[in-house]
Amino acid sequence: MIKEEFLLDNQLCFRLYTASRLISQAYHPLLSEHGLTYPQYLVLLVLWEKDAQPVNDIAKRLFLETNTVTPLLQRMEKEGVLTRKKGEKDARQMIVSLTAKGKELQKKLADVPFTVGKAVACDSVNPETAPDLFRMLDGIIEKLSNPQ
Amino acid sequence: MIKEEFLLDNQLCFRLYTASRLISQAYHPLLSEHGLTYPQYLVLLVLWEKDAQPVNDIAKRLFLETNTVTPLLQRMEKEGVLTRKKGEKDARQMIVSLTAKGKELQKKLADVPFTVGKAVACDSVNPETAPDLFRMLDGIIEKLSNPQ
DNA sequence: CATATTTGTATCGTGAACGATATAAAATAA
DNA sequence: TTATTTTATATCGTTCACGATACAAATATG
Repeated sequence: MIKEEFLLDNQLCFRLYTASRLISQAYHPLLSEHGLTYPQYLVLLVLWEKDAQPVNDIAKRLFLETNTVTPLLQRMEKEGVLTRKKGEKDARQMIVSLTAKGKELQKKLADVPFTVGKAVACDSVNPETAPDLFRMLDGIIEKLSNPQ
Repeated sequence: MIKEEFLLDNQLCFRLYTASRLISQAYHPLLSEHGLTYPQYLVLLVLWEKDAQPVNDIAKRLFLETNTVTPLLQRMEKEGVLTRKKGEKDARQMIVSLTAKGKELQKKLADVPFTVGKAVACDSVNPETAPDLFRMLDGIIEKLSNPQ
């Protein structure tokens, strides 16, 4: 008999992995309409909060490595959503800034959070239980992203 | 001022996406030691529960498309973990079966669930709260994977 | 001041994800 | 039976993730 802890239905990670993929899929039609992917949308969220950041800060905010973020930013630069310029104080840094097009996207995507929120809401996940879910996911992220 | 629903810290999806990636990273050293990736490990979980399944059943169980699973299975076949044979009843199907090596991996990976479980456990995620987390993630997965 | 180390970013290679499309076998219809 | 449709899988192209590595600019050390 298979051990209980090997049952797919007992795997936390599989649930996270699947839920994450399915929500990304829910974003897909809303974002691709504007030429964006989900990770690119995350970059926009970061830059809308604070424009003109070095690659490293964006990567850290998203818990990603720069070797993931750099090609992503290069594609977004080619699309005219942002610009990359060498830092003046520190020439090693690449400062990433929104273009007018990148700023306008915020208005065009205004209803995305609401639309996805509706698609996800269910009996077990609603405004009342969401804070618990957030707290648990934050606990996992903090535990795994910090050196123990 | 940026709208509240655009704040990265208010995004459920970003949390799921990050938590999923970080847990996969926690699996990485344990699995790569045996030449496996995390999605390949998921395939093994499926086959350990029930050997000799068609590609489609494996894909459905993992909520993936066959165009994702097929190359993954081909790599695993090349590694000698499983075999793929045309179905006898239905020649369209490819029946995927574990090799001796694939079956042995179950013993070699026996401590993986425990090790990862320890790495993830924290104040907000523990044996007491885990069922709630499971229920909420299952709710999201069911809502998004079913036609509404 | 010269050298060594660290830091910030980029390049390369591999393995997913996934939309679009192709192909062959099976099932159904005409 | 022939034609049409459906089903199961595979191929192709693009975009992530991410380990390994490279390289230049900045900083620290001698």
